[in-house]
Amino acid sequence: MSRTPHILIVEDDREIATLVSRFLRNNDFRVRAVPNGREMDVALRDGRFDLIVLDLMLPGEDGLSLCRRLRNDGAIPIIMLTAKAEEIDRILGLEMGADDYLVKPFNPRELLARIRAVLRRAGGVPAPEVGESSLLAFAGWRLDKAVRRLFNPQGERVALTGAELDLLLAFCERPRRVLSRDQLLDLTQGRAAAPFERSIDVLVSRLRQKMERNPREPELIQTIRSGGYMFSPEIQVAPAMQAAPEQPALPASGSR
Amino acid sequence: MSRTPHILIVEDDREIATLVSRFLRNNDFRVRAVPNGREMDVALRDGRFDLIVLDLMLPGEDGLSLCRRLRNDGAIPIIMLTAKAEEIDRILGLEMGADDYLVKPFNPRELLARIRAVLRRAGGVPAPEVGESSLLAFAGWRLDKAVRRLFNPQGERVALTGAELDLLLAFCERPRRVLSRDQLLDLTQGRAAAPFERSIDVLVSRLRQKMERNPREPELIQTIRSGGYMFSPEIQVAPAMQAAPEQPALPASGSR
DNA sequence: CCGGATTTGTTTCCAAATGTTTCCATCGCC
DNA sequence: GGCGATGGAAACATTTGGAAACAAATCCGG
Repeated sequence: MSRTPHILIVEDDREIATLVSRFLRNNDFRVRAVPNGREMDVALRDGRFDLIVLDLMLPGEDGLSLCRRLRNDGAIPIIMLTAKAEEIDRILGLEMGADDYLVKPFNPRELLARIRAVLRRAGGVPAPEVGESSLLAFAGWRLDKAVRRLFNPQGERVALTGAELDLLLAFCERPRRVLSRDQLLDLTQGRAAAPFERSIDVLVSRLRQKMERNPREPELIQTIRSGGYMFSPEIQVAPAMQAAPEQPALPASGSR
Repeated sequence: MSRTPHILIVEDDREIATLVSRFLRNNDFRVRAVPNGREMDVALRDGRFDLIVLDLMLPGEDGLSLCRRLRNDGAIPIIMLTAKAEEIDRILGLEMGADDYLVKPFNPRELLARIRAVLRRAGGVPAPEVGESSLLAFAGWRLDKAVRRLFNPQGERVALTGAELDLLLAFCERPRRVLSRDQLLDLTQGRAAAPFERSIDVLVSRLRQKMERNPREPELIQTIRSGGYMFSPEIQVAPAMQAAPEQPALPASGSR
């Protein structure tokens, strides 16, 4: 995928943070740097990241704790930075689950190399995470992430194109929040919006055509004027998909 | 993996070799050190090792070549040692498949830490650590890696050509992830894709013809537009192959 | 080592999917 | 009501992947 990997750096030392950020940017990564765990949470809510570089020593919640938390809810790769070589043992002993680590002071090239290695190992894009339970439900609809299929409240299959489904997934991962076109584009395609880009609008429109009872009066995807869009229903994570009684996909109601 | 891990060191510098060996032994590993690739092959024939520490620069066959060979016949974890930092890029660029690497001169503690990390990663993860059991199962299908045979949910043999089977195996080892054509080509043939290469597409198509209920609406192999493909089903590693009632291979349903 | 069968890769064509542009209705504000 | 900004919709252009046909490579039995 053409998408540039997005790195999140959690590091309170301003100097290191800027240095590393700049270096990584020069090497074709998109970078966001935050100084502590709380900011990290905010950043994670807003965007999708491919890898986190995490300082061990942080003000507030410390790196180890953050690492453990991250591990719990997702498989996002982590590289730890530690100040002293002796701490390595501690880290490993605790099995906190980072994918790699680096001892300060380190050579940026080394970090770059390890980031590339971890990303490669992770198998490329952590794309629309197909977590454990691949089945989501909202407002009567069901969405199977593994097979990328959508079923309406009547249980009929509704055919979505790939981009439509990606967008719906992005919405599902951040429901009931206003998402700017820019965020949505980042979430679905990992790129920033060009000045007059309208593709998200078009996609929302097509989704509405297929999903809304009355596309003029959307119930699922709300337009937030000059803000973006918001996905209103509440999302449930369903346990597992029983072999669905094979039903022919609706021909996506006379679109085009 | 309750037994003490067994490490094989391939390193021609006698001094380093003994130093490292002693250090690792002091830290609860069993260690065997050999000076070159030939000896390595002998050692591998004799014993079972959990991890190989491989020097890049070796007399005779060099580390990269050895690494590639090792990767071909097994999943044994490898840590590379390189003399210069600049070589890292080369290593990574070549995608030779080491699990980690270390730049000389290194601190033995560092090596120890990385060995532990790699072992943990390799052993702990419920990953498709398909080492022993050669029988995989997914969505009702069964795939015997040892004899390279595939059986459909009805228990009938489905004949796959070699390339098709390789591709299926690659998918099975990385299920539910978006794999680019390039990655797939690398995984199946160890080569990079040429600019307009379409061979993976064709292969996917042929696999679908043989495996999907309705190739137009794939349930197993999803197309991720401008991203690659994703293998949807969950993989189980089956215990052992009961002597399957030998059945003639289906003639792969009138294809071609 | 030969000739045919099979497998694998390449090319081409085509339909579907996606993005872009443009026009227009609507909204909010004055 | 008028006006600029904003988003919806339709038309259009471009990109992408599936399928078929073809060509090259490999296998296999003699």
